[in-house]
Amino acid sequence: MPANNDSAPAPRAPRTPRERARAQTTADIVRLGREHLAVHGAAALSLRAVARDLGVVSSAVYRYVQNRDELLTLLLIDAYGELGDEVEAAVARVPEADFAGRFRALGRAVRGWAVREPARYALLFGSPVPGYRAPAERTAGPGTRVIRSLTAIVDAAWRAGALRAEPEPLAGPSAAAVSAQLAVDLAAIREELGLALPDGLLARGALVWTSLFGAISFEVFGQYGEGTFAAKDALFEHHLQVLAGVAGLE
Amino acid sequence: MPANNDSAPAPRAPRTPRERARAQTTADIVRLGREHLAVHGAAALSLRAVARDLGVVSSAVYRYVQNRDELLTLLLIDAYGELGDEVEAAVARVPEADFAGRFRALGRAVRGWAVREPARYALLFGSPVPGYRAPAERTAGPGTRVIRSLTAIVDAAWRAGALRAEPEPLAGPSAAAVSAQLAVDLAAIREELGLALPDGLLARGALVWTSLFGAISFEVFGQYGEGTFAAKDALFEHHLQVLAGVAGLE
DNA sequence: TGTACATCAGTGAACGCGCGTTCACTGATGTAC
DNA sequence: TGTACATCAGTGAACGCGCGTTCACTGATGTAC
Repeated sequence: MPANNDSAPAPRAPRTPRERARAQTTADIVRLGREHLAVHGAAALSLRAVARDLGVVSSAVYRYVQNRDELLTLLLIDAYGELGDEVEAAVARVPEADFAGRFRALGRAVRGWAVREPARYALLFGSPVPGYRAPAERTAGPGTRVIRSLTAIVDAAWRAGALRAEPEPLAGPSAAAVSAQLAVDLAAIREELGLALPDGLLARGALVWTSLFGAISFEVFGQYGEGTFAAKDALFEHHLQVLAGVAGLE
Repeated sequence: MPANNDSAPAPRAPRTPRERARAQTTADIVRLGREHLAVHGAAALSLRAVARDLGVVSSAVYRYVQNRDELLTLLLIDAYGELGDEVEAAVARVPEADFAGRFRALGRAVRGWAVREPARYALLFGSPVPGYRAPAERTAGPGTRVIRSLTAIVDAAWRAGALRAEPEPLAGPSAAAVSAQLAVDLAAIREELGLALPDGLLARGALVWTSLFGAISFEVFGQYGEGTFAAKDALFEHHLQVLAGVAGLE
């Protein structure tokens, strides 16, 4: 499990009353932005509205936030942080050697958060906000916690010899082969995350990752038809079960 | 393959010059809306901007479109229609009995369209537009063409006996079971789409469906890290291959 | 074929609204000596 | 402990912008007789 994102400078504990007030107000701005997000969506997020809710004149917010884009960045980091915390906590609650259990806990944690916080989920995993580009140097750390957590589980299972042998589960005439180009990307990822997983399983891990979010997005964004699936929990549990198999976990 | 959506009343071929002009202008409005969408996103779609591009005073658009929401609906239907056309055409180009080939053709067609039309893809499969609700009676038809196409392929494979026996490919101690509640939903779907697929395979079909869109959304919305995957085509082909296996196709 | 009337497309002004951002300012809080 | 100065939070006015929607209107196109 990766330690907390280390690229963002940790804000020192505030000393003076003025510093404490400033930290409080900044936190309030983020909180109000969050609420505004939930009601009106990211594209309509407005500094003026936040100022109004804060009970302050609109220009005052600029003491705390450079501009609208920076507020979006703060909200992004805030959301990634909360999601990461919940996911890591849920995973840690399952015994280390129960790899499939850990995977399912991860999936349920993501889904739980997404359903509770649809607007923030949409900010992270929905359509990009037009005209806004997240600064990679600030969001890359918090934004990769879930995938790090996921690959850590599968990698641990692999190292423990608890993973189905690579091409086995879906072998056949067209068993998915990893092309040479793809292998280059996978090698870089393996390097960066310090993994031992072979190509095929790593590629499958990527698929499981996107599939998990695909299933959650369909639910949160209402892409299943109107009343098509009433048993959303059961459907998701089924998906988790199958996805665990795709990842090679029992 | 479903015939063209039959819920929307087919507009008769325009007779008089006035009628032809009206059809032309309406088409222009949709086209301009599409372009506006691509640049500024759905939330910022504006009738005034469309009117400007059309070279007409803003109130004139109201002759053609009730309000902003109706323009969104037209764009939604337009996009679903084009996607549906391309997917169905791509599938039809592969021999009927090559089920896995048809599935891959479907996946490639969706991805191809999504990459070419990211804004319209986002309108259909991204975060919901705040404050807008699509009228089900107009969008349900065109909006289900891809999933109908997908299930038709898998169902045909099943009927032809070309599908791996149900729980086989990923059998094991925790082979994904379909709960009783989920079975109710699946029965309704089977009924509505006229399928023969058993529960397990139908549930897997739903997972494959959401997974396909999950992979595409990650790519189109830039959710993979900055330069994480350079070999996007190869990655997608790999995913398709694995997903075909998950669906039970060879 | 010609005339009288009805329909329709598009105009231009207006309503009331919200937005991001800048700027010179007041007054309170903190710091150095 | 007291004073002089620097820092900071918040004000209020302003700039220039865009939006959706309504309304009374003009003039062109179509239709009935």
